[in-house]
Amino acid sequence: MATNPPDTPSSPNTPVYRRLARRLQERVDTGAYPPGTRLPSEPELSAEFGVNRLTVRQAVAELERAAVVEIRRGVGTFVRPPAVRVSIAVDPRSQRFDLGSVPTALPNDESTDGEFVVAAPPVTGSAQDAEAARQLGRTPAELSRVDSVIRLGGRARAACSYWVPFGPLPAELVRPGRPGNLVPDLARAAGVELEYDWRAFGAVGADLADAELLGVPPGTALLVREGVSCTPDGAPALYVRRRIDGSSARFVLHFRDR
Amino acid sequence: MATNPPDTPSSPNTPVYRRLARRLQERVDTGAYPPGTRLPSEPELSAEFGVNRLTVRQAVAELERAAVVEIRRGVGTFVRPPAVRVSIAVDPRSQRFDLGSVPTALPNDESTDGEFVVAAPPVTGSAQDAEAARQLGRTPAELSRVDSVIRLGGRARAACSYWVPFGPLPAELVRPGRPGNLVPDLARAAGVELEYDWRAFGAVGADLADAELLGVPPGTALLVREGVSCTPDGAPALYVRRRIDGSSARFVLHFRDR
DNA sequence: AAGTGGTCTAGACCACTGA
DNA sequence: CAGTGGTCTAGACCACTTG
Repeated sequence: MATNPPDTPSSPNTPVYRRLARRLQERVDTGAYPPGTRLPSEPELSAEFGVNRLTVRQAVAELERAAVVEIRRGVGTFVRPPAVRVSIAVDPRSQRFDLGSVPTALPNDESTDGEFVVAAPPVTGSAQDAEAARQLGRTPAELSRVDSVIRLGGRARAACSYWVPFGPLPAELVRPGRPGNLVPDLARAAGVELEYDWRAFGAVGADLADAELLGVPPGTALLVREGVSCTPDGAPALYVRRRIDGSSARFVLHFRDR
Repeated sequence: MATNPPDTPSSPNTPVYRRLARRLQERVDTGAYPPGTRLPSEPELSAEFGVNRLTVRQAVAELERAAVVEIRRGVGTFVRPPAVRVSIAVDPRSQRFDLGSVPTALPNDESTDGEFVVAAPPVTGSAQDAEAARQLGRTPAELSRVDSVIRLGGRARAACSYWVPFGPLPAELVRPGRPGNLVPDLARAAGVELEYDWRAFGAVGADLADAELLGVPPGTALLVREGVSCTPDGAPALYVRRRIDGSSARFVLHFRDR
């Protein structure tokens, strides 16, 4: 009876809030709190477990970040039903991302759907600007940048940043609020055709700016899709970095013929 | 001097901790706190900004979740240097993930590197088990499961779960701590050849179990790679779901010949 | 031993939601 | 309006790291 039995792989001094988080998750896992259920309120949990309300909040916050529960202010905390995520197919042979499934998979009744310019921030020496410059083989001073947001089903789903090795960009193209598809728009502005060079997938927590754009708490897991497009002769012409709400999208690659 | 200037796109009643987070991030962005710098201690920040230490902690916690700073207990809070991430190439034509770059990109001096069995949990009706059953076209009762962890450079980088439509699995294969490569091991146990059917990329916050396995705080952004492998005749034979520490890996797809 | 971040409490007030 | 979660304070003690 020393350190820890196999069923609780924790150090002996696991904080109270984490033990509590585990106990609550157990209730979710075992179905004691089925999906959609409202958890007891914070004062109720506080009383039930004999801990301060702040400790309860710490536990619940972890479960929220782990997407186990959803907190609705003024209403309550609810067990999340299984996530509905948009699948975006990627055909390795055609080298194209098929977004055909997106509009049908989400309620499309909003007239606010589409991609919209957010801003055309100056290209400084920030880490992201430096990365873009590195990927395009230029210096930050040679680049222009435009940011956008993609809305689907009435919600902001993705925050996008584009860097191109020329400038300045036409004022109308980067007018905040302008609807459009930035990749073809930028290709047209540059007078070139674009094809994929590479694309990469990663994951990051939402920074403060992205969190605000996407309407999620800072730190929310975002799927990052970044990459370079080039002209047919192979000159890098665009670096793009999309941050997509992880709970609402996934990218699928099919390897077999169908 | 009313609500908010365009440079601070916030509602008028932005909480103190978020304003503070923004001010601190500003100092990081402008280079006032360069990468590697130690931030002032919590009591110091508390005094400088005239807020309670808990409020400071809330601000710093957001910056940590957004991967802006790294907190080292007993030492201090440091500005994160640009992330070093392992790139894993994916060749759409060969249909294979090229992990050749991994061992060279990370310090490989640890003898603890590799994939290790963690457990062979029973397949219940949990959401993940149900998803696996759906993908394999079976019922949960027909499946076996084994979990593993992949260690690289002396750290756990990925948590993996495998579901196969047969069982029980050989005791030696699922012995906790056993080193090995689970995909070929499982193929051998099944007596079949495996090829990719599809793979998908997503992002989620680490749940409590994954957080413990990977040694990261719950809610940390994880890159999820999941998919089905099948036998040459197209029968689904394996569902795999890998959760990879988002800060340490990215998957790259190259679309041009090189 | 001194300084750092980590946890916990008690209590207060506020903002939001729904009936 | 009552109930929910959101923020903030003051103060205490603990665990960890470094010299």
